[in-house]
Amino acid sequence: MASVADCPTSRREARRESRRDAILQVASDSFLEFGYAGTTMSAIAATLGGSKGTLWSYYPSKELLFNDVLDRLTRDFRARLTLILKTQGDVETTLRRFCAEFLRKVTTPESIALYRLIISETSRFPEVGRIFYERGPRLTQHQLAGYFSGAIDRGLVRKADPLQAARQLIGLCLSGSHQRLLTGVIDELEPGQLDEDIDRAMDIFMRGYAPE
Amino acid sequence: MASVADCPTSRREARRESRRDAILQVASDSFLEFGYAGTTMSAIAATLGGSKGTLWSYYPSKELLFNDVLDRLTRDFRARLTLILKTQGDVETTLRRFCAEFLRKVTTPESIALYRLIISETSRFPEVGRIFYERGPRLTQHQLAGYFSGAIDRGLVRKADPLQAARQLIGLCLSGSHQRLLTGVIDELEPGQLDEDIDRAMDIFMRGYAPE
DNA sequence: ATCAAAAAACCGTACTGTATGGTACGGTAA
DNA sequence: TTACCGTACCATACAGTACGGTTTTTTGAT
Repeated sequence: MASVADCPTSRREARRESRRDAILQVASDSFLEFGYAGTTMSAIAATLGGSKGTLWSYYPSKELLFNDVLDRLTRDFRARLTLILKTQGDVETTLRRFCAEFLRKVTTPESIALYRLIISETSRFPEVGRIFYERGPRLTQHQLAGYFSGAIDRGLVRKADPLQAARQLIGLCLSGSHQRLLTGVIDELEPGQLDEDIDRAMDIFMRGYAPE
Repeated sequence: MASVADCPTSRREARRESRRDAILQVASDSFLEFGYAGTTMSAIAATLGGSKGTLWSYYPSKELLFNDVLDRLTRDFRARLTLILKTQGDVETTLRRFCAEFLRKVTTPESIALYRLIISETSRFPEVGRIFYERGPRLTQHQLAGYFSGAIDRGLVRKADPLQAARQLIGLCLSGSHQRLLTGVIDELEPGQLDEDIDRAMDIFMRGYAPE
């Protein structure tokens, strides 16, 4: 039933789906680059090709388009962050690998732009930040906490609240380059910079959670 | 010489100074609440009283007003963050006190709004983020690093890069409530929440930097 | 010290030109 | 028939300008 409902049943519907997808893509790029206020429907239509009227036939308002864009962007973000925690190796190796993958993903220009957009629009669209948090930070915290909980059970790290420990490791990872990217202090990463960030985070984290 | 230049020499100048101050105050409130795009000069003039033309006589453009507002806001922020590191007590007590004061100051609604504004406007006004970083995060990092360096010299904590250690402690402090305020997940702090954040940060930090 | 005149600052209101979300419509394409 | 196109249009918003009249401050004369 569900698969039938999801299946486009005509050329027409397939076309509309494809067009909607293109709209969302162009709109995403614009919102990410210029923010909500700085994005105009005319510019979207111009980039997209076709007429403005068509764009309006897909989205009755700018706000609805923005909602759809954010929904999509945060879902994509979530998909990207759904790390497959590879648990081969000892705790330090596993956590280091996790941190590397996590940091690499949240420091891409797209991720920085998304985070900026979220923070910017939080007051105008109050649900935005919450949805993002559920699909971003909370997700990674819980993934990591799951692994960490197992490590506690096996006596590989000291007993602690796994979720708090996860938050701390993530917080440590974010306290270097990520913050400077977000505030525009640096525009891009130097080679090896993420590795330094991770080394530092891991150093204190492993000391702080060494088995007792 | 400098004090002479700063001293209003006439009723006229004093009046202009006072008027400029009022403009900056009203504009600050508006930019913080509505962002750059959401702030209109008409609204500023209406709140301020008097005529729009007068406002234009003080600032020839919205952008110049914004620059002045940001300059002022970041200076005020710096003044607030110029913590007097009270070094009585042991290292843990001192650091805890520092963290408490720091977190209290960066989680006020004004500070959150400022950070949001900075992040929002970084692409449109690229210097904004850098200036903020110099007057905010870097300042506190260096204050803390100075203290930490002394503690290293006295063998009270293990040898490490004091600036990196400072960044980490601050990063740990910011990984809880601050992030959730910034993203709008929570609108205000529960009683005791900051203390929890600090306890957690201090716990891992003191373990991680225990003397070897 | 006082006062009148001049200069500067300010007010309220109207206006300008541009921009933007959104609408309308005749003609064409699928 | 439906979807789309290109173009024109609408109403509103907003940074910024203009202008005649009023208020405040300064200046210069007495």
